[in-house]
Amino acid sequence: MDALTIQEAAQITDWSPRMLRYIERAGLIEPQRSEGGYRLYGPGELQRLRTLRELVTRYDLGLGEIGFAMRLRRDEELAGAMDAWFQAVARRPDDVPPADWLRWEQDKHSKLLALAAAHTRPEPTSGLIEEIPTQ
Amino acid sequence: MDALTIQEAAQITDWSPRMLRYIERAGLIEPQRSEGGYRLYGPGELQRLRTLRELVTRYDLGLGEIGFAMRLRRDEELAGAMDAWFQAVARRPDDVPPADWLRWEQDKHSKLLALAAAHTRPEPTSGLIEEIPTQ
DNA sequence: TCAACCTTGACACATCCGTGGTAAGGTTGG
DNA sequence: CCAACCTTACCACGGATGTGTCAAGGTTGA
Repeated sequence: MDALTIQEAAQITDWSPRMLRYIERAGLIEPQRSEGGYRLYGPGELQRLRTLRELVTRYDLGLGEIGFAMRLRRDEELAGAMDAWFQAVARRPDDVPPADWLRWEQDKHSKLLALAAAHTRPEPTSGLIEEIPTQ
Repeated sequence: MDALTIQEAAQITDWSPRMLRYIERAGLIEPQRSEGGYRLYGPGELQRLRTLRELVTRYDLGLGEIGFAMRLRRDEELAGAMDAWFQAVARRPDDVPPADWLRWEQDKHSKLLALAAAHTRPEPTSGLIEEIPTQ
């Protein structure tokens, strides 16, 4: 065996065995298993565990947020949706005349919907974009 | 006034006034204010509120996660750190001979530390990378 | 002026998240 | 074979999230 058991891995990475299992359930680091089902941590896992601690403490992140970042990498559709959202949220260009704001926003929204719909069901931009009562 | 009050905005975006205030506190959508302090939602905000609902429901995200994505955009250092983490976590290339795994991982880790340290304090890759007891 | 609406702040509550235990039972290796 | 370690499955618990409601007081606009 060229790998450590959970307790040994925990000691040298400064996590608790409990947390190592939790981290695994969170999908962040999934070690190999022995025949009998024991978790086996190799050098790679150990390094990732240390790096994980760095991330969590230095940037005050939760495991959920790191998992979300991983999801953003793997799920292009999600990444595209976040892209659209971010552009819509980013500074509304002051050089766009007020009368055009709505169209601008709607374009962004349409892009998002199209992107998302393309990968789920062919829901063709339904009644989500109605008139906005300016009262 | 070419903008809606919180109650009107809530109705047409299908959020509750309570949640609109919550979303604002979360830093996701911050509407203008009237002289007297009333929140004023313009077309842009309304569109973003609808898009936000799309994101949250379609991808089952929390406001925190969306806020984290925004943070990832603005904070290059954080983005770099996540980059490094992700590469380290990504499938360990099987063509890298076992004996080199550790070095490979350490390189990634060093990059992360360098990147991060460069922007915080000049902590020169301290004793974080020690020998790994292979017991 | 005054009804209708807004603001902040606080209490409430169900549900996660991050952690630590403990129990019952299987695995390892000297 | 057997002590030492591991596994899964629970209970617990403080803190954060998401959401509602209520109170006390200010703003708006016809």
